[in-house]
Amino acid sequence: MQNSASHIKVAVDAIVFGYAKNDGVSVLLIQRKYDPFKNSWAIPGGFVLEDESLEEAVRRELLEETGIEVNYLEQLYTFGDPGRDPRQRIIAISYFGLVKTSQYQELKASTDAENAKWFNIKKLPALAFDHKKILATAIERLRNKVRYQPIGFELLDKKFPFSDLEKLYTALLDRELNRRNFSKKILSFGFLEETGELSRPEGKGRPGKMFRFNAHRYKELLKEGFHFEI
Amino acid sequence: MQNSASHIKVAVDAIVFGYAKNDGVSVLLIQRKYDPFKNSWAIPGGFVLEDESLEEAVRRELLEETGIEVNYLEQLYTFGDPGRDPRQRIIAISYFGLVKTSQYQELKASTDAENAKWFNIKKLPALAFDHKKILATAIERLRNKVRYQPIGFELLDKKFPFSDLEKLYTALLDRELNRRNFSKKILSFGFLEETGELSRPEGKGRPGKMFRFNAHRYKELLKEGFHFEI
DNA sequence: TCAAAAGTGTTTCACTTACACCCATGA
DNA sequence: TCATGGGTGTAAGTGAAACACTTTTGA
Repeated sequence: MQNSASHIKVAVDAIVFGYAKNDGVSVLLIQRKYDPFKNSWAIPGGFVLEDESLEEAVRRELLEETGIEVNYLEQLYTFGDPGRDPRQRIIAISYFGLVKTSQYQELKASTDAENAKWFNIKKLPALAFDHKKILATAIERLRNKVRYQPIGFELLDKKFPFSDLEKLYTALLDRELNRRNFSKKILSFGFLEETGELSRPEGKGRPGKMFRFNAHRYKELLKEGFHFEI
Repeated sequence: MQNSASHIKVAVDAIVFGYAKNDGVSVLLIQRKYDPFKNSWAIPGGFVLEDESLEEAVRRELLEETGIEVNYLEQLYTFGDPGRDPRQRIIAISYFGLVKTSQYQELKASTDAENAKWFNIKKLPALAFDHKKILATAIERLRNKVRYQPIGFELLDKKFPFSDLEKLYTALLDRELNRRNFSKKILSFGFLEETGELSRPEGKGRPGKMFRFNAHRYKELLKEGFHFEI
């Protein structure tokens, strides 16, 4: 390890997913104000400051650029090929975040976020830099991870009717699920609890029981060697 | 994204695993020649040059410091907390590599590698910086990944007796496997082919058939929706 | 001929899948 | 009372796990 000077710069990016029953799975993008790629849509992010951790940098940039505070955040991948930014060498450490439905709704109201917008992951605009590739990596991670870790709950409100969970998984996995088998499986795990409330039906139909994810119980199950898989 | 000057530096690290029937699973470490942590053992790595990709940087550093060329390489995780290096802020993009048994044997002969050594992952020395944490992350990744991707073959020679594979998995998963069920399962996948040769028995015992991993066949199976899992 | 390792089939059990009818509510 | 979505049990099929004896070789 020699101590050479370097002009490589370090940035973080955040691919944040949200979910709404009617909009499906969406990702949070911002519209660039300056060149290069002026007016293009891009993944929110920015340079890391000297004395903050990578995760702090992500949360700070997200708040500044979109007004959003994520509920779940994990590192995704580091993109660092020369030439990914036409101006200079930039290493982008990308993170993967999830927000709850209620936060998702609030974006429209936020003043910081005039140039931030949710895009359904099936209807994406052209993206700046190599952000298309980064986003594809994030979507792949989301689709894989949701199958063996209960991160789906991070996209729903604290209390939700079972049908929301089913719709979310149908959207994420992009295939129909058998309602009976799906609920049998999820409920057999034992980390969902009924709140005792019923959902107010929107329009017609029988109201469903409301559920809550018990993270504490889930951790206990993990210790006992339990393995979650859809 | 503002264009602020930064003194954060960018390095890559490589956690390289090797396997030998009698030594078990080992990791490649180097002994530091200078302070800080002079004489401590550390994960090989170094700074990224302006015009090379991250992966090129990893391969270059590995070759310079240990003389090893890896057979399999994937990005692991990026460590970037302030304070992980006492001198300055360094972002370390760590990679995860595997070498074949034959390469593993050659380390002793390499002249570049006077201060490089294999350590059994159950008998690790104290490590410099936050390398203990990095190595723990790598071992966890290895243990998880070997269960759902056929990376085990990257640690064996091109041709190997079935018992080598079984011993490798026993070492990696750290539990006894049922020989009949294990071979039934692996062979049923259809990506192993017999070479027609027999292993020369070392000492006593019946010689075993030699096998080869057919990567092409494996890719075909993936396209057909096949899912590998131990 | 003995010790050591390789090779092989069948039964049992658990889990996954498929499938259809009744219930509660708003309009 | 009808349309809509919620809630539930059982049988069949499939894949995993358990299990012991025979074969080939070197000493």
